[in-house]
Amino acid sequence: MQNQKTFHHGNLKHALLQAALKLLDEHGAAGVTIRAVAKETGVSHAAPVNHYKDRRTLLTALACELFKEIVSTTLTRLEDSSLTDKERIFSFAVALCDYGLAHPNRYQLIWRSDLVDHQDAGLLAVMDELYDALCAELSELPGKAGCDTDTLAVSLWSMAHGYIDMRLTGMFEPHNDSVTHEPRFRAMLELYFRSLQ
Amino acid sequence: MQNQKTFHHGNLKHALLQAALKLLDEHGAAGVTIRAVAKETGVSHAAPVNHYKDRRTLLTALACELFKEIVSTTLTRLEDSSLTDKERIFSFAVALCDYGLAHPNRYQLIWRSDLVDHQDAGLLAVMDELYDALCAELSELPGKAGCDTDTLAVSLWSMAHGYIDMRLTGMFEPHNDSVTHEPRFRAMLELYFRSLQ
DNA sequence: TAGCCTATATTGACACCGTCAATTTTTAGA
DNA sequence: TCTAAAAATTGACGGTGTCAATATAGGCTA
Repeated sequence: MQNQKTFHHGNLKHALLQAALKLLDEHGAAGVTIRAVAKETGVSHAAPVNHYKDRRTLLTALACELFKEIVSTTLTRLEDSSLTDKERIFSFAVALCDYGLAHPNRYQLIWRSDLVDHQDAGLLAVMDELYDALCAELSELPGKAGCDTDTLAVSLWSMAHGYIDMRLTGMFEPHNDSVTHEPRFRAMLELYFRSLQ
Repeated sequence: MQNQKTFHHGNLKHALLQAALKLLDEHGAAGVTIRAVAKETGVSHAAPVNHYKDRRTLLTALACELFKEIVSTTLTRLEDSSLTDKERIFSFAVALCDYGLAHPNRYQLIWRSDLVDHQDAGLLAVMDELYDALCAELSELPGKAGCDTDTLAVSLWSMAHGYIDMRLTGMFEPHNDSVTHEPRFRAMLELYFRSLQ
């Protein structure tokens, strides 16, 4: 059991992630520079290299933590046993949408393949966890429109991700903060579910 | 009528865009720097400022040209009068998917809101042109599942964009080059169309 | 307790980057 | 031909990631 304040700084590795998250929220992915993270943490500009060998590694670790948040809140919603089959399926898309609109910078970082290593084992494991959970829900549905489960899962996730991503660019509709009530997204989900009957 | 080789360089503005496109294809958006574009064009590092006031303006102009390509190829496909209603709708999604998988760097640049100004009038006009064409096709369908046209259009576009975007990260499936035949994407489109009946 | 070894942190350097100011060169038009 | 504007160059500034060299602190063994 190692103390909180061993070594020079303590556990700098975790402190760096915290600082990176703060900078991400405040200034977007472009603001999460090695040097800014180091300054925010109160350490010299080359200190982070001991814990994350380069910026890509740091941002990958951060993206992994962020996706864990998404998985966690999604699975928590599914613990409600009073949900209908339809609502259980919708939970995946709605949780993703809520998170994306509430934390645009976090959501966008996750999908920045130039900044994040999407072959990272840790990140793949977390993503698979959510994907597998979605497939498990879908496979229990009575009618599946003659589609395999993967097609249904990828369809739903694609629609949700595409909507969030394009909405964050401000392309389709002006970005407002009424995240809780999203009539268009609901209509899209209803349309999706309709095809399964 | 102004000559091709007026002024110092000729029409540097167009040459810069060409160089930017080459660098984009070869090295991704991160490789399209003002200085690299200038060097590729054979001018000094500060020459581009006379035609594009900063990097964002240059990349926005480039993104606009790229989206024009997408609109052009999509509308060309629609000129085939032998297409069924379903195939006409699919053309929008398939053209987008083909383009995205054939030119990952180009497609990804278009949606990089940190690099491209999505409020740019020129870019908005081109995007609206494609969106309006899609809505025109959708509004002629007999059954619309009780949805307004916008919901149908945003659903289809979201699904297509989300699929392309996530596929380019290599998240769902290994990225291969068999762009022409995409069975999963076809199945997703069939699922979408099924919900309209 | 003394000393060594490794993990950790600092400093400084390098080549890039975007952008600006000052300057020079070219061109258009009176 | 002359002048003013447009275009291009040069040089500088603060910022970036990353590396090498150096300094320091901690755990561990003797």
